[in-house]
Amino acid sequence: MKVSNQQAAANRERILTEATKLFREHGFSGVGVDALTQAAGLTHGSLYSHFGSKDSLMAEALSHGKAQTAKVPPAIKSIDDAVSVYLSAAHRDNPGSGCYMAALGCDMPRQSKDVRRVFTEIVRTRVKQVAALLLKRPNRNRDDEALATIATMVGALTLARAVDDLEFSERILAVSRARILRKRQKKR
Amino acid sequence: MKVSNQQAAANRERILTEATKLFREHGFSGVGVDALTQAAGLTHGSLYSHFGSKDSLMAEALSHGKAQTAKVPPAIKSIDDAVSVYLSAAHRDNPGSGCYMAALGCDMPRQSKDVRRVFTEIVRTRVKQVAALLLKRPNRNRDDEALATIATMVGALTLARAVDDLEFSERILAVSRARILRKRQKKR
DNA sequence: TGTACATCAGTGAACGCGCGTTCACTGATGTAC
DNA sequence: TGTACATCAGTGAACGCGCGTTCACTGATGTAC
Repeated sequence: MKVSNQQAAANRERILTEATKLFREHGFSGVGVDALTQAAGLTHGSLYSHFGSKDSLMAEALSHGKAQTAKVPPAIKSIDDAVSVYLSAAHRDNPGSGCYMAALGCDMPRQSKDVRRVFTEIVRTRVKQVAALLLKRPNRNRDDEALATIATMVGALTLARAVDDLEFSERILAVSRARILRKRQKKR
Repeated sequence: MKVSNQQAAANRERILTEATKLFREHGFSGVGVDALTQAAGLTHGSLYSHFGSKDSLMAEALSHGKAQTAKVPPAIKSIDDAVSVYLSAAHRDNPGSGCYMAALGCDMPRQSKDVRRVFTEIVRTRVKQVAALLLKRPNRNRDDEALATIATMVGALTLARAVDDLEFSERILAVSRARILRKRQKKR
């Protein structure tokens, strides 16, 4: 049966929100269309009314996630804050609400053109956000500095999630936090 | 029909070798048992004679890969060599013969106990290998230094492979190389 | 060394299952008059 | 404002397909005598 335009828009929004969470938790191939629509309280067929295919949903979900995180939270006032939040046990243990690069980066080489395009936009957005926090650096070096910092954070979080030893995982986070923060202190 | 013990051992070896390549290229879920055995010139049934299940093969393949790369190639004499080889276009474009951490790291949280255990061993092995190259540092800091360096390399390679823009990809590799090498030069 | 027989790596048909997708249909919504 | 009708979001059965796995069978190999 038909639902109101408002209801339909809300349903679409709900699918996207649940999809961003489920994809980050289980990977693109780890979530089927049934799970995606059931999480939004619908049946699988409705996915095709809204998105046409699972691949289109993947691209739109990434785009949705990018838009939602376009603004750095006001609580993050410095690069130190960003690193502490990113390389934390809480972030490691909650991929569903965390970084797209760490959660889905390894799968990108095998994704469609559209999905990779949006993912690349996410990386660029993150670089700009981190660069904006590097206030003490000369302007022309900020982006490079931000990019290398992001590489360290993404690699550290990926490995911290991958290993099966909690102590080792904590050490990966700690030494990476230290590397980024110590490096900056030397420059002051 | 039965084959000679020697032939069977060679077949098993071939499955393992092809598996390490295919898994790194397409991910664990991207390669089926048919593809795995066909790459070794056999049919899918033989996988179960040798390994019992696809999951066991995944763990054994990682273990096989770890053993093959237990020794650092003699051409790599310094951390500079290691970084240049790791963060190169050649490595980025040939995941099948490259780093397991960058190729499969994101999928690890969803793998079996056995697979994650072997993966963690691979990470530890790599840390020791990189630490051994950090000759100028005090002994007790080498492992931490190596671990943070590995995080940067894994993150940079993952992102360099993920983005759909070659120029951006090259820049990710370049700034990460620079970060690791410049950092070391300051310490001399 | 030769013979008889047990072993077992490898084959290929078949299994249930979940995947992404299609499609005829439903019926409340939105709209034209 | 009230009526008639077109729209279309959502449903659920069904599709082909590839997945990992099972299993009866084959027949050269390895071994016991």
